[in-house]
Amino acid sequence: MSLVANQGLRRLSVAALARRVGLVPSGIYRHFRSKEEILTAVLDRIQERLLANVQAAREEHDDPLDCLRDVLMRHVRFIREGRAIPRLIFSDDVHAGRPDRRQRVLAVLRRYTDELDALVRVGQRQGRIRKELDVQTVVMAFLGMVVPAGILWHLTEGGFDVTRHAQRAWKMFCAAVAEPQESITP
Amino acid sequence: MSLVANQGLRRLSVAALARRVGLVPSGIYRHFRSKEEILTAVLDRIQERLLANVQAAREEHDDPLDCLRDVLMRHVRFIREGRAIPRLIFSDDVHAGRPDRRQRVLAVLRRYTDELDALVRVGQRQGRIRKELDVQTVVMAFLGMVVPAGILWHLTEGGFDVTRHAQRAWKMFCAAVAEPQESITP
DNA sequence: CCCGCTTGTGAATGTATAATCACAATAGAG
DNA sequence: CTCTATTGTGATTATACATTCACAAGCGGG
Repeated sequence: MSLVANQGLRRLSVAALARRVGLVPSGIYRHFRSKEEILTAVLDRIQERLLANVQAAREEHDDPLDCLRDVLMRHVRFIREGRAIPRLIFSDDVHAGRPDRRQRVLAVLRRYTDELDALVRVGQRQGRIRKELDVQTVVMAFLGMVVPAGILWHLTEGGFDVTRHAQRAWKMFCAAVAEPQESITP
Repeated sequence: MSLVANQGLRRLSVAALARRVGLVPSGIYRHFRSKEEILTAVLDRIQERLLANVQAAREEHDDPLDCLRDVLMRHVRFIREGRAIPRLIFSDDVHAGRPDRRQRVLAVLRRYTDELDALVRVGQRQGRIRKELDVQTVVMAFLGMVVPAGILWHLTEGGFDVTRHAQRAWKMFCAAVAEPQESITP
């Protein structure tokens, strides 16, 4: 039952969540033991989604760069549906006291970057991505295309065109990391 | 008196702030009318600091690229002292309801990017930065070097080496945006 | 030396919200 | 059709926090 209307990703507060699923606040506790549990469930869903993005992109593209680009675009789409991943990632609940929460967030992030990491490595092995680049840095640069854009998108309440930005940023990204190809098909 | 110990940037809550400045919670209200006012004051200080960074970098470097690099490094230093800009930027208080708060955050961000924007333009005019690149995208890429890194730094409680990352990211950034120089000094 | 202003204190109030509980509705198995 | 387990409800409690207020301490100027 963790799938109750994650549509849009709830803002904090049990009452708000309850309203969104057409329930009275106390009803929530029939499905989750505590707010903590809700939070972890949401984090799980975020992780699922991110990994599913990578998976899907992998299935559709052989070329690692194409694949990365697809992941980027999927991530952008994800940002645009779910209102508030950042809200969740930073907000009170997450960092309020206990480190286990932060730990969990970090774990999700790491899980995602590990996938990206793998993609980049493949790209390097296939000569599509410059071998002299530090993999971690490339992955961070990838996040750099999406995170600030997401924040801006959400600060402007959708006014910032994340999609267009992603397209432009991708070109710059390629300029920085793609290995110049000498021959079209050797 | 807005300067009372912004050292490290307070976590949310009047009580916490009071404790940090050696006061009893109610004492805070001798200096600020409300929590709102505290928030705005902090935002003001963040903005000041960011602009001061740009200013200082500008005074020390003629070359726009060197200047940008300096801004990057200063921003990194800023991240490392102040514990929680992100915490502030996203957290509850900011987005809780009223849009004026979000508006204010956005304004601070814009003010900063405007400065960066200007730097990039100068760089383009002087032939140091590729003219065909969209200025906005370059600025966002700049933020991309610092924002996710800051987040990671703060998720790992300082475990992530932001400085080293910034140095590596800068190289990639240059590879993407710097105009290849034909002659050392024409 | 005393008066008034600024700065600090402790107790008290109000509100938002997480969490609990006793009870009602409902549904599916027997 | 009835019984029991699941799911929903309203009232209630507990807690954390912002904010207020009446009062005390210190300090400068007349």
